[in-house]
Parts: sequence; C-alpha cells; structure tokens
Amino acid sequence: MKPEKKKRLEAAGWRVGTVSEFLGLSDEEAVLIELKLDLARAVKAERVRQKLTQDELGRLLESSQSRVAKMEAGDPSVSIDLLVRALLRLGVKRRDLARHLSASTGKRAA
Amino acid sequence: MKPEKKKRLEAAGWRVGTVSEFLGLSDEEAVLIELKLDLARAVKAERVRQKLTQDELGRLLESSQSRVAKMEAGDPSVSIDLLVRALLRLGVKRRDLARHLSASTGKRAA
DNA sequence: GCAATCCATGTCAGATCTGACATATAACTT
DNA sequence: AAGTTATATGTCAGATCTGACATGGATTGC
Repeated sequence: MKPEKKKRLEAAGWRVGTVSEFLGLSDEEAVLIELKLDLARAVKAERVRQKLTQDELGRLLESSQSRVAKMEAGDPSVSIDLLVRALLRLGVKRRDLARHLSASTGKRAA
Repeated sequence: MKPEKKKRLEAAGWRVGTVSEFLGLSDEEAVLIELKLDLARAVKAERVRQKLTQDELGRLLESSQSRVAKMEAGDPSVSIDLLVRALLRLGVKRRDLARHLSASTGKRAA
C-alpha cells in the first residue's frame, strides 16, 4: 500500500512509446501498464471494427462516452477488469483475449 | 451501474464446477468469473511451486496473508488487476500470463 | 493436551475505480 | 456562422477494492 499517489504521478507520463523506466517505474509496474495499454488499444480496435461510436459503446457497456474515451486512452483510472469486461461485451472470445494480452500488435481475424 | 449487489449475491455461489448460468449469470459475467478463477489457480500454483506460504507471498506483495487467501479462492473482492500484479511479482512472464488466460489447465514450463 | 504453522473467512476504514455530467476541441454540413 | 457529430478531459459522489486485523479450523510435533 506504499505507492498510492506515486502511481498517479507516474501515470501522468503514460504516453511515451515503450513506457519503460523513464522514472522509478518498477519492472512489473511497467509491464502492467503496457498490458493495460494493449487492452485499451484492443477495445478501440474492436469498437472501430464494429463501427460503433464511443457513445454507443458506452451505452452497450451501461457506462458513458467519457468512460470509453478514458478506456481507450489507457487512463490510470481504468482497471484491467473494466477493459476485459468491455472486450467481452464486444464479443471478443476468451481465446482472443489472451492474444491481446501477449501481443502488442493489433492483428486480429475478422 | 445496475448489478451492484446482484454481483455480490451471485458471487456467493462461486464454487461450482463450471459456474455457468446456474443463476442469472450473463455469459460475459460467467466468462469473467472463470477467467478470474483461472488466474486465482495460477497464483496458487505458482506460490506452491516456489514453496512460499500465503503469509510470505503476502509480504512479497506488500499485502497480507488473508488477502492472498482470498486471491487464491477467487473471492469476489479480488480484482483481475490484483491477480495479475501478484503473478507478475511472482516472476510470471507476460507471455505466460496469456497462457493462463486462455487455458484452464495450469501446465507451464519450469 | 498444548503450541506452532498454515490456510480460510468476516469485518472495516481508507484507497481506488466508476458512471455521469460539464465542457472543450475538431471536422463536417447546411 | 451555427448546428451536428465524434472524441477528449476534468470533476466528483458513490460504489468497489484493498490491506490489515481478528478469529477459527486443520494438521503436525512435542
């Protein structure tokens, strides 16, 4: 329970390429963030593929447009749980979830 | 934001085999829960493999024995984020994380 | 039996996440 | 220009999650 606002502060830097230790980010923390960013990209890719707007996806998730925007931005206020729930609701199969978790490139079958 | 205590209530039933709709569990909800249970099993398997006690893992995670017990039980109060963080801290590689997410059997290389 | 060890479960204050709202920017249409 | 559509960002009350503590059960060694 140590790195509470530390996380928030570091999170401010989350837009760089590989994110790795550009500050005191531990290895696992970096991996966790990249994982989240990949899930975020997957949500966006899937939404676009299905030709939905953020607003429509928000309703589909019983959430809001702004939350979807934050999801896709990999905002620190978005949990992995939320991202996974979004992907599942978008119809992504569990098998494909794993793909998004191990790979960063958004190649997927139709 | 509809199924707030619904989730808690349904969660009470979480120990059955495949968990599927034995009550009004939506498909995604069931998948999400099974996903969590598999991660939970992965944490336990990895902890045991490394011959750690729950208490030791608790310290390693800067958490507590009871939280680890809940993690391994797939308790509804445990998030996917926490499970993933635990696995990463245990040294599980991202590639292997994905394996745990797509498969239910805990086969993995040493 | 008793003490020690390990794991499970309940509780709760405090931290984090979430949906919703307001507002902003950009691109397009009329 | 004004309206429309799609996306981004800040904020915040309320929901959820988390670490910690207490406690209980099960097993093992004395």
